[in-house]
Amino acid sequence: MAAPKTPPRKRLSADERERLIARGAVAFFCEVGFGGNTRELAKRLGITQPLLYRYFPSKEALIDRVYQEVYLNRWDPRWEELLDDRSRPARERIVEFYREYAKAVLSYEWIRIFMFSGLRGMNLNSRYLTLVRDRIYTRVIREVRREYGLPAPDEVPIAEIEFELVWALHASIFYIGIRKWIYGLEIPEHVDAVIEGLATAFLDGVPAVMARAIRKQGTL
Amino acid sequence: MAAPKTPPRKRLSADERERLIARGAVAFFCEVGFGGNTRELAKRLGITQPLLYRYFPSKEALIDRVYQEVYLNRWDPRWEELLDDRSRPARERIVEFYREYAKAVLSYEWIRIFMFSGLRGMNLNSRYLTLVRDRIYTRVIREVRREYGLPAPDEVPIAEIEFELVWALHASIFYIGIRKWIYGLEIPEHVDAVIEGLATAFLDGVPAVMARAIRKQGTL
DNA sequence: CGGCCTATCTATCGAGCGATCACTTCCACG
DNA sequence: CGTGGAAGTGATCGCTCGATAGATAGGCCG
Repeated sequence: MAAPKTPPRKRLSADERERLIARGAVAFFCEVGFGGNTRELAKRLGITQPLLYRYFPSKEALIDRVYQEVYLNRWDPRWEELLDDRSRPARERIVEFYREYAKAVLSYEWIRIFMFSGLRGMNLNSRYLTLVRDRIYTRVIREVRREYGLPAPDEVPIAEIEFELVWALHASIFYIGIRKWIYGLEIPEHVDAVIEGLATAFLDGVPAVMARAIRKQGTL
Repeated sequence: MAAPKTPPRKRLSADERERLIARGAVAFFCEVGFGGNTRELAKRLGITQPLLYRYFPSKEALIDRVYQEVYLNRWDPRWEELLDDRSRPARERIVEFYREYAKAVLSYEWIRIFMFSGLRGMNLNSRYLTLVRDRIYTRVIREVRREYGLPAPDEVPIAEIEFELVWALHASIFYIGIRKWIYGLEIPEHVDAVIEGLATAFLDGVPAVMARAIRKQGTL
């Protein structure tokens, strides 16, 4: 049959081409890791390898751009508002937050880039997770305490174990993504239902442990 | 001062040298990933790079050996016995099991090799985790059900959400290792206490969700 | 002490990869 | 219509890395 037709050389505007390369680089490095080579990336983009260097001065710069693409705009400021909205029951807010959070975080790109950047020794991960801890965990703990009639964090500071309990819920959700996108395992079809179950079990199981920690801290 | 004295060339028996290389390779590839190069590995071992090839036919063979070293003997058959021992309260057994499991699993080598092998697309991870699921999760679920007066798995099969709840506990523990050895975050000093808190919250929070799932399954 | 086996080393090959440069092709604009 | 500048390419450099081959030297045995 006919030879596989070579797509005619296409001229794009600089902006357009740069965006295409950036998007392609995200997909490519997510899949193969940052050890992936630029020739292969160029092939997938249907361009030649030197063209990459017209838009990015080095492979490292391209990788930085990948981080930007993936990390930026991942954070949704409404999460904090959602958790703060005391017109709704705490349980409902927390379950909904984790459903939303899972939606943002359980993606091939995010999970893999996050792991790759961690293994590479980037501090992006710790910076991001510090944000999560300060903005989310503290709120979850505050609202759970309030819901169960425990003292507010400004009366009794948050104990280490309380953070650990919230870390655990976070981990449970993130690990669903690891199972799927890193280990290649099957995961349940209805992730939302699972998240609801996890959050429910969390809210049922955590208060007793929290109360104990607070009592201990109070008597110190 | 004196030049750093080059240690005299040392002749070891083949067995001894092979073990040294294998051990060094584990430490090296754990740290830098499997993209690490053989010259650097040789330097750390205090030998020349070609010597590696006298003991391993290729880098790939060396990597296979690393997997063997790390995966073999990681599984402790007493875990199953421990979970089965009904002379002790279920709660106690489960807490102790997870303490033991954490001890085996929360190591720099294990955590990192596990992630690296997952990202490389090995199926070692899924094979290992299938083992965990079949040998551990089923037992934990069985004992929790028994403790809370729920039907045994041979009466009502284990629901997906029940596995998910145990996955969550597993994830909570494993993620402590990820935080420490991959993200480089600080973790609590007394991991045992945290594990106990997690297991307690699990045992307090899970039964209600499990009971609901079983009821639903029964009425289907 | 001398000879031999083999553990170890020095030197090097060849492929792959990041990066560069000069050349070609397209298209907007006068 | 044709030209200048920017988009895109082919060729290639220099380095790194896995792997090989031949030279060297440590130490056990007679």
